Amino acid sequence: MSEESHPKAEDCNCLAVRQAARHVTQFYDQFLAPIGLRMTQFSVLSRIKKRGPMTINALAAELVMDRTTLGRNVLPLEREKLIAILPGKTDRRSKELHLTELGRERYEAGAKRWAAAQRQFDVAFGDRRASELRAILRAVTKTNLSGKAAN
Amino acid sequence: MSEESHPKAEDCNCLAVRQAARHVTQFYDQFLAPIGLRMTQFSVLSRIKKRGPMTINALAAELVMDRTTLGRNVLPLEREKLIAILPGKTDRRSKELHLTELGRERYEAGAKRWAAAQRQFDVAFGDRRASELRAILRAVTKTNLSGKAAN
DNA sequence: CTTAATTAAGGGTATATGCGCGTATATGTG
DNA sequence: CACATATACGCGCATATACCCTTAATTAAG
Repeated sequence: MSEESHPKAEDCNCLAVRQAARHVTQFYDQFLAPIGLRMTQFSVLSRIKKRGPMTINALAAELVMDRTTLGRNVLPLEREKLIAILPGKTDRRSKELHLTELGRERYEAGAKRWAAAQRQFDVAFGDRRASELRAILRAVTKTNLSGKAAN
Repeated sequence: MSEESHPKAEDCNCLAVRQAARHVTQFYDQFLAPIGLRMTQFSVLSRIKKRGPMTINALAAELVMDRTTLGRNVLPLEREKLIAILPGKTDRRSKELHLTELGRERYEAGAKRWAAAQRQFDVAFGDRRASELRAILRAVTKTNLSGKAAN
């Protein structure tokens, strides 16, 4: 018997989640493409819509995204006037991301498309399994992998 | 009662899998960083190592990656002499990706790091749940979401 | 109040991602 | 064989991702 079973490449957690992410993102992006939004962009608009104006740092944390990544992802949205980036009221270092009226409209249009994609996914994958999927993915995202204590 | 429950943004399958992918990728990439490999690159080397020389198209399909994406991802690996890109023997349009000796060595080094990351993930998330996670993610990746018949 | 430590964000660099369009080669058909 | 079709791949474009280092502003220490 082997004293220790070598971990196998085909069991890579990271590869599995990345492949799934690519597969699912392409699907959702097809639905959003006609209105000129990507999934990432829709996520940003959706979050701001729901939670109100937020700073880069705060939004990045909620989206589980690097701060600098969000800073760049936000630029196309600002260019298209979907969001406004205003200086923070109390802290002049920070920037508040505001949803513009145009952004709200675009979000609403996107929400319809998103809902269609979501329905189709749930049908294809099964409602129950889709629900399981989201639960286990949320658990993954919440897991402190580094082992260090989270302050 | 509402005649139909609106799908909720926080239940987005796509966002969930993307966030998890970012979270997990950062973790694995930290392990691979010291030897100068990213997860994507390690996946490419690993696949070629396991399956032997492959064309861009074939490898892209296996990695659930767009053909053009892989075409670009392969360039840094070629630049560092980890893989060799040779013209296809029978079909001159295709290119065969070969693992070089240097690439094999780098892969072996990466495999050690990857195994450490994988172990730590499995411990933090739980072996059983990690196994479930991979199973459901594989199911997602395999699911034909478009509804069209797959030729 | 002055200085040190902390925090918010930008810029540089590099890779990752995929669509649309174009080119070269291969294959099927008459 | 000539021609239409299919396939393998590259390039341009735009966004996505995250590292490092830096700057500006806030907050804590003295």
